[in-house]
Amino acid sequence: MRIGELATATGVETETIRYYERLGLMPAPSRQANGYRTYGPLHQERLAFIRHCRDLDMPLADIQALFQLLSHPEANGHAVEQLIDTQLARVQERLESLQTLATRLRQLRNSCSGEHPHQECGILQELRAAAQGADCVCHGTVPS
Amino acid sequence: MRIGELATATGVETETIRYYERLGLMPAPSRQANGYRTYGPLHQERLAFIRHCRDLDMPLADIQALFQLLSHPEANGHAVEQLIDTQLARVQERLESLQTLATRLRQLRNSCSGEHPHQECGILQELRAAAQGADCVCHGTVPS
DNA sequence: TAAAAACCTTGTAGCCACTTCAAAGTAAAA
DNA sequence: TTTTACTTTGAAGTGGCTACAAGGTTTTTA
Repeated sequence: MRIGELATATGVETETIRYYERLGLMPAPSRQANGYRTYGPLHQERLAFIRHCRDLDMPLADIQALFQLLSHPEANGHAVEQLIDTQLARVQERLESLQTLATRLRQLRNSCSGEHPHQECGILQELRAAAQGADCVCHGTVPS
Repeated sequence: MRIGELATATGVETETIRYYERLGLMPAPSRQANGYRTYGPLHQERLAFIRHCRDLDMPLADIQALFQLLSHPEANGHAVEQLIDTQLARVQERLESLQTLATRLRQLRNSCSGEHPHQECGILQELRAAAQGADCVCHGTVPS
């Protein structure tokens, strides 16, 4: 299996595969006489594992850590749980801030409708007002 | 007003302010005899405006575009509305994928509880199974 | 069979929005 | 006076890729 085949098999671009190899996330594969990389099913599994973690938005460093844990089977699973918990916390934090953001943007959007010279554009008025420290439809008073 | 004062006044780090200046987002300020940057209230307002946009997760390029629009008051506001709409679409897309992600992570977390050597760790079993192409608690069958 | 397309190799630079560092000069506080 | 805090510039680092350049190899097509 050459790198391009692995790429189409997993949906990961060849550059990304080589990038993972450079980082040490993927083991260096054996080479053909012409220097081409050769991969087997184990490589494919490993790459799928990495991608699965990335789908969960796990940083590559955390995936590295996961591989470390995998290579020390005697340790108990708390470290793995913690990794997931940290990840979940990150996602939830981001989720909340994005929800606030979406609300703000919708309010902002509503303050500007129809055609008009943009001196009168509600959006710009809001942004200007907010820049001067005033409360605005999309931010409001920040509770200290 | 020196750069540090502007920084504390706006909550933007000095490096970031200089970075914005390099990008042309902030106009080059006047200088004291010793070369120190000097800012006035207009700079502060502009910086607050930029930060307000960044709070809305707007890319710096879009903020640049917004300034362009501001400097052509004869144009109508549709461009501004479109900018906001694009931004809102981005945020909502990200929001949906993060919500799916949070669910997946919670399910994954639940599949691993209590102390155990991590060969038996549900999380790792899931990830390994998923890497082999199986459905898993956190992803399930992908509908084509 | 020859030419063209598609693949592979390496290394390097670019993306975004910063952040950090280095090395030096200036100003304010103890 | 010494120390601390501030300022200057420029360069490099962050993460997770992505793109490109300049070559070599293999496969397909005419």
